[in-house]
Amino acid sequence: MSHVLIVDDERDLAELIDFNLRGAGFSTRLAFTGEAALAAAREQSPDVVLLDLMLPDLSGIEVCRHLRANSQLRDVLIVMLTAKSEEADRIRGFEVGADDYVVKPFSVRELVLRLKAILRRSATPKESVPPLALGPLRLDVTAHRFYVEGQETSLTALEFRLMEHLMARLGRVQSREQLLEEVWGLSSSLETRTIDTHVMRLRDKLGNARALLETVRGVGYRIVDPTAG
Amino acid sequence: MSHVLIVDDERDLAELIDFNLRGAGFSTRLAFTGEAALAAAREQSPDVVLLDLMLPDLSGIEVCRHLRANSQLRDVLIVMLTAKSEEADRIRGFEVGADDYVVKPFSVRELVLRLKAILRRSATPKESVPPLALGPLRLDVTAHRFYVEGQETSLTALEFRLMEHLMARLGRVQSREQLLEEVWGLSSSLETRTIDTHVMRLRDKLGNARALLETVRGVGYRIVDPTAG
DNA sequence: AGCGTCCGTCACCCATTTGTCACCCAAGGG
DNA sequence: CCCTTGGGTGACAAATGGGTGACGGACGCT
Repeated sequence: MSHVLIVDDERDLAELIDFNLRGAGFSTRLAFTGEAALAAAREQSPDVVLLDLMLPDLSGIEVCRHLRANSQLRDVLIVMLTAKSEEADRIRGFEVGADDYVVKPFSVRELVLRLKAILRRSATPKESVPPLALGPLRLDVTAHRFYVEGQETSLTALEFRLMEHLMARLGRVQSREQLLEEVWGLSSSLETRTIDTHVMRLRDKLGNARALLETVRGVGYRIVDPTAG
Repeated sequence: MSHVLIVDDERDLAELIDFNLRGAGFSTRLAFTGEAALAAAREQSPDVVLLDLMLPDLSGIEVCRHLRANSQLRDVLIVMLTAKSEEADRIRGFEVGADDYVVKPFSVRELVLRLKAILRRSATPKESVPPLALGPLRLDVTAHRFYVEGQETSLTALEFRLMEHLMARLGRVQSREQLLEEVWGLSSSLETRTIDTHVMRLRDKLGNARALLETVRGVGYRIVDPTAG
C-alpha cells in the first residue's frame, strides 16, 4: 500500500498512530523532530507525511515549506496534526500547502479514513484534474488559479478553498455548519457569521458574476448553474 | 433527530449538557454510572454515547470496551469527555475505539457542533437526495428548490421544511401537534393555529395545485396523491 | 520597525420571515 | 334551519437573518 512518514515528538502518540496505520496496511516510518523528518523524507520519499504542528526544532509549517521547496518532494501529500487551540495556524498551513488537517485529539478511525480519502483523491494524476469551469467562472485546482470572464482574479487561500468547495457542489446548498466543517476544518469554533463576510468578499471579486453565488435564506449558500433553465 | 446517551457522574454538568442538547434538537438520556450507562444503552440503542472518562464504578474506557463487545451496540458512535490532564487515558481511549474526543472544559457550542459533525459523517453519504416528485410538484432537497408545474417557486426555509415533511408522508394526515413537533422542533410552544397560516401561505404558492394540500377537518393536513383514485 | 495582506468579529441596518390575533365563513350535527 | 366548531384569511408586530463597512490582531515581507 502506501508509505507514511509520521512526524510527532510525542512518542506515545506517534507509536500509537504507527501501530494503527500498520494495522490498516500502510508501511510507516517515524520521526520525532523536524530535522529527522526532512532527512527521512529525502532518503525515502513517502507518499504521505503526517505532520505535527508543534515540534521541538522546526515548526510543522517550516517543515512543510521545506518539503514544498524540494523538487523531489514537492508533490508529497501532507496532512497536518494540530491541537485545537492552534486554529489560527491551520489557515497558515493551508497557505504553505498542507493537503488536509486533522485536529487533535482525533480518533484513529477518522485518521485512517482521512488518509485513505486523500490518497484516493491524489491517485488520479494531478495533471488531469480538470479545471472546474462554470459559465464565466473557471477554477484551476492544479495551478491554483481562478478566472472570471477569462480574467485571472486573485483569491486568498481561504477564498480559493471556499470557492472550490462551492463550485464542486454545483447547485447544492451548503449550510454554514457544513462549510465551517469542510472548508475551515473540524470542530472549528468560529462564528458562523464569519462565513458571511467571506462570501461577501468572494462576491466582490466575482464582479458581474456575483449573482452565481446565491444566498438561500435560513439555509446556506449555493452556486447556481447558469446553463440550467 | 438523534438520540444521545449522556454518561457523566457530575450531575450538574450532565444536566447542563442535557439541557443544551435538547435545545439543539437531540433526544437524550442520562446515566450517572458506568453500569447505568450500559443498561440504558442496551435498553434503548442510542446513536451516540457521550462518555465521561472518570466514572465512579467502571472507567469510561471499560464502558467503551463493553459497548464495542456487544454486537447490538458495536457500531454506536462514542464521544469521550476527558479532562485535559488525562493524556495517558486519551491514548488508551483511542485503542478501544472512541470516535471523537472533547477535552474539558469545552464550550457547549463546540460540543454540539462536534456531535452534529460526527453524525453527519457517519450518516449514509447523502451527497444528493433524489428529488421528491409528485404530480405537478417537485421538491429538490439537495438544491433546496421547489417547482410547481415545472416553474420554480420560492419557499421560505420553514415552508420548505413543512412541504418536505408533508410530501414525504404522501397521503397520510399529519396532526397539528405532529407538525409542530416534527417541523418546528421539540420545545416549540406555538399556537397550533400558527400552522393554519403557514398552510395558507403554502397553498397560495401552489397556485393551481393548491387542491393537493387537503384539510382534514378536526384532524390535520395531508398531501393527496394526484394519481390515485 | 513599518507596511500591507488576510482573517475573524462586531455593530448597524434593512428586508423578509414568522407568530399571533380578530373576524369571518363553511361544514356538520341536531 | 340554526348553532357550534374548526378553519381560512388579512393585517400587524416582532423576531430573525443576512449584507455590509469598520476594526484590530496576526503574520509575512522588506
